[in-house]
Amino acid sequence: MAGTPQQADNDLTAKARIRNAALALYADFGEDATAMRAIAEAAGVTVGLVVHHFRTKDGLREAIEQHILGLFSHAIDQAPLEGTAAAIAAARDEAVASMLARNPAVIGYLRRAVLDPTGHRGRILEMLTRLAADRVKTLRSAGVASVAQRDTSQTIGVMVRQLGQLFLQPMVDSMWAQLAGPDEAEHDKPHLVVKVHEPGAPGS
Amino acid sequence: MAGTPQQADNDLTAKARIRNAALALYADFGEDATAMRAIAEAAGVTVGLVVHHFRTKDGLREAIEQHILGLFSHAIDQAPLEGTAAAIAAARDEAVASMLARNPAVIGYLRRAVLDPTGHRGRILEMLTRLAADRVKTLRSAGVASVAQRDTSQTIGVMVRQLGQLFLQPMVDSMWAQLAGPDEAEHDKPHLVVKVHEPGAPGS
DNA sequence: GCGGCGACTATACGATCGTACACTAAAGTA
DNA sequence: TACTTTAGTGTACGATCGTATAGTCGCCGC
Repeated sequence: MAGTPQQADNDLTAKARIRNAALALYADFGEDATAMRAIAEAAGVTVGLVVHHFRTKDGLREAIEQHILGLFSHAIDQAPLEGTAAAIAAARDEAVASMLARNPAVIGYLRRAVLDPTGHRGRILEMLTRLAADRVKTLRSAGVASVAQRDTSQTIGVMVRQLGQLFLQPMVDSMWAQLAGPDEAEHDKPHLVVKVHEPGAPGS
Repeated sequence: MAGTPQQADNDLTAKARIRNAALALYADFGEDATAMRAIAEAAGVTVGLVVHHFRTKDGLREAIEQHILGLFSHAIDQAPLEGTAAAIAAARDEAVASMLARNPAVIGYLRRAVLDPTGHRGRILEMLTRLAADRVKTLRSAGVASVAQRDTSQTIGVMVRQLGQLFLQPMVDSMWAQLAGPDEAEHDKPHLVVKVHEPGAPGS
């Protein structure tokens, strides 16, 4: 009765429902274009309850970003710490990718947060960068991470690899939808490659 | 007297000044967060004149996107049609890159427009894709473009190569600013690589 | 059993938004 | 000269926004 796997989050607390509804709306339409009344309606509550739980709209965003940070942190920490350095890194990448696939709204939210360089509001990228840098440092001092490049480059590489392609994918998708004829299928779509390399390195 | 190269656009018509001011503000803060009164103030006019020239806020965005399309079209068409297919493609890439460097607000505007998949409003990406596809087709039928890949992939490749890196760069920049110590300089910053390749091709 | 407290609703306020409109000044045109 | 058009100003209206606040209901500890 409680908990068919595909049901909505009817069994969550109202506070969590509000947070999730806001995250989904922010991902789809952006924070500016989302009214608190729309969030309340999507969560099945009234505006008053939103401000009761989160005080202000800024407080709501803060809660959302803490929630996202927790999702990343939890996903990383549950990946097994076994095998070679490359295997550990791959397991973490996959754990994060799986979490993002289960929470597509997080991708949309982060895309908007990251592409907005006027970031006096929202420090989610800063927090995620700190998280990634911390885990890289820990792995390195435990001797289970490659030290072929600087740790700063390694951190940026992890972030770009995990997020960069997801951010650019909608651009490729809409271009493909516009250009591809009916005879060309989804699996013919070109693949995006996003990565970083050290300055002065060979290659274009 | 009229036209020291670095001066602001004081000699432009009020309509052009409004359009440029709106483009700059949209690039920095987004359309939703930019009030028409702020645009008018930045252009040195009143709100009434903005609506007089552009009717509505939608009309203003339409004028901006037409302007951007003209910038791209003009930049491509002034690149010389000489040398090998690769040389022509390189000349066009450079002409577009130069135009974007002279108009940084265009990059910011396009970043927001393109990474925002809820695109019932704004068809600038669609228009730019059509422009790119048209030029690819023309070059191919003139026999001065590579035919090693499908034209759709080639078109997407051009767009991603010219825009993808510019869109993701702010993410790398802010991470670098957070991670790099005072001893690490700008030229040590890792390089972004964004490209596409055909599905099923070798490589990771 | 009762007082307090958290969850929650309903309503109202002030600010700001996009837009409409009436008006003036200057310039073109017959 | 007289008429029309165009650039530009100033103000006001209705809608919507975030937020504040008073009040209701139910639960829990003593």
